[in-house]
Amino acid sequence: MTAVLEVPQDTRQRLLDAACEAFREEGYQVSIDRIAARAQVARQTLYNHFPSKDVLFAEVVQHAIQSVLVTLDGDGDLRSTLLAFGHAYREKVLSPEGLAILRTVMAEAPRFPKLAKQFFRQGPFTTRQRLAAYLERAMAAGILRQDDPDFAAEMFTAMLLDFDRQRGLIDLQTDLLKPTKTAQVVDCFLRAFAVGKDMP
Amino acid sequence: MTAVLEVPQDTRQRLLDAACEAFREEGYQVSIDRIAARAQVARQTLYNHFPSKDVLFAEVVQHAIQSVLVTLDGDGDLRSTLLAFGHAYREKVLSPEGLAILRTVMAEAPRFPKLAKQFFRQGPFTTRQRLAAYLERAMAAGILRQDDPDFAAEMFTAMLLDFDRQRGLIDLQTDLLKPTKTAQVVDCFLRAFAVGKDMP
DNA sequence: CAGAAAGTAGACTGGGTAGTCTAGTAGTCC
DNA sequence: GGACTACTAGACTACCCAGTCTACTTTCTG
Repeated sequence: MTAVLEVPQDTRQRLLDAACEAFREEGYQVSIDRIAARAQVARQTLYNHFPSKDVLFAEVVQHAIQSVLVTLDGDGDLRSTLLAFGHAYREKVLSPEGLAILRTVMAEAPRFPKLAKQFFRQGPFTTRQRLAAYLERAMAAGILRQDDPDFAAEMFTAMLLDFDRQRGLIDLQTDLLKPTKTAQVVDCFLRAFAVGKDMP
Repeated sequence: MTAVLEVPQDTRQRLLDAACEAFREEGYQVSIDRIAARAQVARQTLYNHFPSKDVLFAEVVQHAIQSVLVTLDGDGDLRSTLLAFGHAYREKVLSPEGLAILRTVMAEAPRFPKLAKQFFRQGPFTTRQRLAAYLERAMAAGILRQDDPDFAAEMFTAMLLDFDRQRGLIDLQTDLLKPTKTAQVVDCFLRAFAVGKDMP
C-alpha cells in the first residue's frame, strides 16, 4: 500500500532540503510541522534526525554559506577577470535564494549571533579577502595603482551589489540583473583604481 | 497613591515611542504586552489608540523612515559637500537605531510588502535621487565628467555604506564609524567620476 | 522466524499570543 | 452632583507551537 516507487533518497537529506526551502520562504518562524510536511515525513522523524529546531536551522545556514561563494580565477586580463567575477557574484547574491537566506540570517542575527557572525566571516568577508589578494597582485604588477587592496575590494563588491541587494531585500524585486550593469561597475572601478593620476 | 508628578505626555506618543524601541530591539515578534508595559500603560489602553498590532507597526515604520533621511546642501565646493553628506549619512544609517529598523523592515518585508516598498521608496531611493540631482548639476557645470547621474549616486552611496552596513546587520558590530573612511570613499568616487580621462 | 531500525499518527504538556470583555477608578467639565 | 472620558487590572477565548511520549507498522537482516 505504501508507495514503493518513491526513492527514499535519504530522509535526512529530504529534511534538510525541505527545511532550507521552508526557512527561505517563511523565515525562522516557520513551524516544525510545516517543515516535516514539506519533507513528507512525520514530525517525530524530524526529531529522530535533528535534536531541535535551532540545530536544524544552524545546519541549513551552514550549508547555505557555501552556496554564496564564488570562485575567482585570474586567468585572463584584469578587466575580464573582474567582469566574470562580478557577473557570477551578482547572479548568486541577487538570486531569490541568495536574497532569502541573507534576509533570514539578518533577521535572526540577534537570536543567533554566533551563527550570523560565522555567516559573515565565511561569506562576504571571505569573498572580500580573496578579491583583495587578487587585486594586491595586480597592484604589485603595476596594473593597478598602489592602494589598500582591502579597501579596493570593498569598493568593488559594494558597487556591484549594494543598491540592488537592498532593493531585493526590501522591495522583493526579482529582475535585478540588468546585464550591462556589471560592465558599468567594472569600468567605474577601473577608473578609480587605474595607474597614474595620483591624488595630491 | 497614583503618581501625580508624571507628566502624561500624551499617552499615544508614549505608546509610539515604546513601540518604536520595542520593535527595534526585539523585532516584530515582540508581544503587545511588552510594548504596553514599556509605555507603562494597560494593554487595553494600547488597543484604545491602535486597532491592531499591524497598524501600530506600520505607524512606527512610517515615522522611522523620516529619521534616516539626510539633507544635502550644496553650499561649499563639491568635495566638502560630498564629505558632509557622506559623514551624516553614515552616521544615521550605521547607528544602532538605523540598523535595527532596517533589519526589522527587511525581516518583515514578506509579511508587509507594501510597507517595505514604501520604506525603500521614501528612504534609500529618495536619497539616491536627491544625490543624483546634485551630481547632475555638477556634471552640467563641468566639475564632474558626463555620466549617468543615477548610476553615479548609486555608486557613491554603495561605497559609503555597503560593507559596514552588512557587517552591522549580520555581525552586530557597533564600531563601524572609522572616521577616515568617508574621505577615503569621497576621493575614490572623485577619481572615478573626475573630468577628462574618458574610456575608449 | 526473530529482532532491530526507521518511520508514522496522533495525543499530550507547557507555554506563549492577539484581541475581547467586564468591572472598576480617577479626573474633568458643566 | 452627574455625565463623560481616559485609563486600569485581569479574566477569558481561541488559537499556534516546540518538543515528548506511546503504540503501531514496515522493512531489512541474520
